[in-house]
Amino acid sequence: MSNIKEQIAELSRGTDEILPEDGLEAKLKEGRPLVVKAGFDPTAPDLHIGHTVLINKMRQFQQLGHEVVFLIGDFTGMIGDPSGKNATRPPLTPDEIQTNAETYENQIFRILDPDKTRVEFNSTWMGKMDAAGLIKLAARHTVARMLERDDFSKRYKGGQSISIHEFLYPLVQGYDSVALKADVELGGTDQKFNLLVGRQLQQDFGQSPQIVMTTPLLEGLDGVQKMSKSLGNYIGITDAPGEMFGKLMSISDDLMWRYFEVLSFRSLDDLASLRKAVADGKNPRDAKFELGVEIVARFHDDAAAAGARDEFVARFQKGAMPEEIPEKTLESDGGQLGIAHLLRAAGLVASTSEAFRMIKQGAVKVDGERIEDRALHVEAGSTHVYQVGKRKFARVTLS
RNA sequence: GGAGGGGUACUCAAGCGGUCAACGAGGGCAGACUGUAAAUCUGCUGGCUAUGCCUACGUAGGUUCGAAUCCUACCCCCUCCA
Repeated sequence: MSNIKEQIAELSRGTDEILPEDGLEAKLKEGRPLVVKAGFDPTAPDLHIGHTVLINKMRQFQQLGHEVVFLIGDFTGMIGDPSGKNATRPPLTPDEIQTNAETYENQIFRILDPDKTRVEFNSTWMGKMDAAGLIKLAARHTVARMLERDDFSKRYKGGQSISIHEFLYPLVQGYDSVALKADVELGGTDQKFNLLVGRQLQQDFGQSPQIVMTTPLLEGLDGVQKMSKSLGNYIGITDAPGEMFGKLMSISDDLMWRYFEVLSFRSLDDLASLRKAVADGKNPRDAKFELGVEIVARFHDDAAAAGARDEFVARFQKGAMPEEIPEKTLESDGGQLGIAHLLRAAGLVASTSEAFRMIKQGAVKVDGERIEDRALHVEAGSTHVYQVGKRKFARVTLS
């Protein structure tokens, strides 16, 4: 095993904050397997690679021989994390929670070693706590300290409502650390307050307070806004190989290095030399290929990764058509069909108006030939490959 | 309870009787250039049975030859006072 300083360098990589800063070193020096906890909301088991930054961090601890706890917050899920919006969520049924937990496992075990991962539910201990216990727990924290939290204080000053139960969320999450005797808790930067409450509660319960490590929210494909499904700038970890590879190739060079830092399993030294090679004239595109292959291989396999890369090269560097073009058969209208209707029926454009616009802009090709005639009619019985823009294709047979 | 301000397309935000399918910005899409990158330049960004027609400016009515623009009622949001 590498020495402590090297371990800290790798563990710090891509993190936002480690609190207290020297605490991690002290824990590592104890030389025992540390309990490393990270909590997940049971309502949203659809992960994108932004979420995996945290899971990768768990993996690092795991590889260093520590005990990783994947905590599913089924009890806290009833409250709904106030670090965000408004709504009260409907409580999940045990069945739903079970299903979501399994979905999580399917996804995280592409990164974590299932044999070395402890999966826990916080209802295990919270479900047993009675009202008196909850009041005792609540007595350990003050309103003033709760209001230190940025979003609470903003809402309070802004005259917006804060329900009492929202104060319980950080307390319950913190109590999880007590129940697990956590040495380290990982979370997104938005979780910082909650994680720090855990430290304080552990102290109150006579435990050594956990080290808090926060990971930044990963920038999405646009490189600006955080990756999220609703913004559409994400790579889902269940995305198809070709799609995943293509999305990775579309990011900017700056973002590529960022992704290398937090998504790649390659060592810091290795990345430093790659960076140097690019500075010395290596095509950044080739570096990006390496990133793409590594990530696709992680969520699929080596063959899929190589296939995605080859397909990409064939399609975009050599201008070939993709191998897999969706096939469609459409009904003609009296022996023929107008091009705009055909494109819409094939799902390549949203409306005939859009089709006309695309034709005007030179974005439409039939069998690789750009078309300019918006009144073009296609005869029944023919089969052609239609393309709109660079990425949308369909092979359409007109009946 | 009282006083005032506001609700416009994906978002922000102009317009305040006709030339408004609605300025501008952002976002998005397309074209050029490329490494399906970034940056940059250009164009587009309601629908349709398509050189015309139909729907749209909180909701419902009204005035007018004509309304996003004026009037009435209603709904929702915000600010100040109690």
